[in-house]
Amino acid sequence: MSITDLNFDIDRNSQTPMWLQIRDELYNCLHQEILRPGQLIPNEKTLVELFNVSIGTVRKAIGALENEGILIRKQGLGTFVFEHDANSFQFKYFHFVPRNSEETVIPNVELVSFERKKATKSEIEILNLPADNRNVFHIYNKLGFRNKFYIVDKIIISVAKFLSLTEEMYVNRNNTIYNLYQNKFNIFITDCSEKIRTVPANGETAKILGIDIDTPLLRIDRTGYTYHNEIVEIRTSYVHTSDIDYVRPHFSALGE
Amino acid sequence: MSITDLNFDIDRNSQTPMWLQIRDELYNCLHQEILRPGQLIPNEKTLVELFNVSIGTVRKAIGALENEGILIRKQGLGTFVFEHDANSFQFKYFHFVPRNSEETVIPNVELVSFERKKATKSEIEILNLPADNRNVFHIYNKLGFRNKFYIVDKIIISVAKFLSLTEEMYVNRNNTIYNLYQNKFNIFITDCSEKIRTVPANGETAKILGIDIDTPLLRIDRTGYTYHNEIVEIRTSYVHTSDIDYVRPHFSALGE
DNA sequence: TAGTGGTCTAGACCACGTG
DNA sequence: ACGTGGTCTAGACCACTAC
Repeated sequence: MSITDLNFDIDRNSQTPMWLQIRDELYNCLHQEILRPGQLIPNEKTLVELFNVSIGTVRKAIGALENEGILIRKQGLGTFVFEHDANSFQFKYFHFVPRNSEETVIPNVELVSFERKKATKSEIEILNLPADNRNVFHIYNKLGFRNKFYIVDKIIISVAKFLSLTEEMYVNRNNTIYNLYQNKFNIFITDCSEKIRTVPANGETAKILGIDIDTPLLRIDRTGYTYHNEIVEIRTSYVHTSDIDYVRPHFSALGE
Repeated sequence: MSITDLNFDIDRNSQTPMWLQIRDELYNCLHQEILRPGQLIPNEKTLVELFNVSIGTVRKAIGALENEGILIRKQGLGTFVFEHDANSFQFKYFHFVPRNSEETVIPNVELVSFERKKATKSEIEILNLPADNRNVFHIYNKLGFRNKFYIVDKIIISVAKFLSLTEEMYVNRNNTIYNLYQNKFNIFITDCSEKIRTVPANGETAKILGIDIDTPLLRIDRTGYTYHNEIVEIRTSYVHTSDIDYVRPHFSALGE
């Protein structure tokens, strides 16, 4: 199935601007994996014919998706579907730097445990688990720099959505976790939100990080969303901020 | 001095796109307060004549500044220079919500102390204080909801830049602090960055918040920037996250 | 050299807010 | 009714990338 085989019917008299209708059509093509991660999408001239509008309108639609971080335009090459990789992880989703430094550092990640569990009530609700499969994966990782670990990460995802996931597959991925979601399970994390507070380290976390029980940690609750704001990942990070800071880079624009 | 009295010379053969040149010219007019907070800027047709380009080019320049949060377009009304107020404070710069809630709450702010001090070496460096005035204001506030205080805020600003600032003026402002900066001192906070870690409460903070010494707190170091990335404010918040969370709303696009 | 997206034009018409 | 920004057109030409 190629996008160029489809027939699109843009309503020229709708309340919704044509560029937004086109943006939504493209968004749905991405959602339905008619356009896949890393893929080159049709050039602007082709889209003009496909949607039967002028090039400025197509460009405005693509520009909107580019601003959302879903498409990437490369002059001289074409427009591509965004693909999660180590680079994007570092700049978009990994927010720690060594204290008194501005550079983000690439962390080492090590699996602690990989389990399949019965979901709690809260997990069922947040992940909107289907009645016929109320199991979740719990994946614990530790992350750090230079042979020292500072972060324990607990990832919760639905078994229904990641049915064929195994510990081996998880360990042997040679890319980021979000890239695994995207390439093996057609699940694309489009954006996240986070909440932060302090908590004392519990016994398990303390042991993993080599610190005392009750050492104050940052607790970061991250919610990962895919298309149409569907929640697909709950992640809780426990962070020992002895030598590192959580960073929120320059912000200003309203919705960020 | 009105912007319409100026002569702009957009270079049609420059490497820099014309829309970006116009964006920069407008940015400088804002920086030099030729265009002031809350002010209506000339309409698009006037700007077309002023810069001698077509309307699409003007619109692209304005769109860039709108994305930066500096201009606000209102259909049917015109385009305005952004002005800090309680609303923008809440949505752009205040990042706390009661636990298990999605709504941001308007906090009450209360002055704890207002002092004029000799700057430390670090303050001189970060705020780039001039040799002839190496003093700073230290302003402590406490913030909370519903008669309980959770946050102690320490603001450090240069006396050189806020020369006429007094405690009375500070207390009697009937708007946000950033609005005061903007309206009385022509200093417009364009954006911020933040770093977060955990720290134990010191005696003073513990007393203000009514908690035990060494209670784990979030420490948030915020740097406030004005035009051309000039640092004008150093703010440190100590947050007792017993009932509230620090929130980072949806993010995805690269620079956010 | 061919193909891509990026810039720019010179309009027309629409939607919104105010008087 | 008027003035504002928002949408849309149908081009031309430029800058970048790959072969």
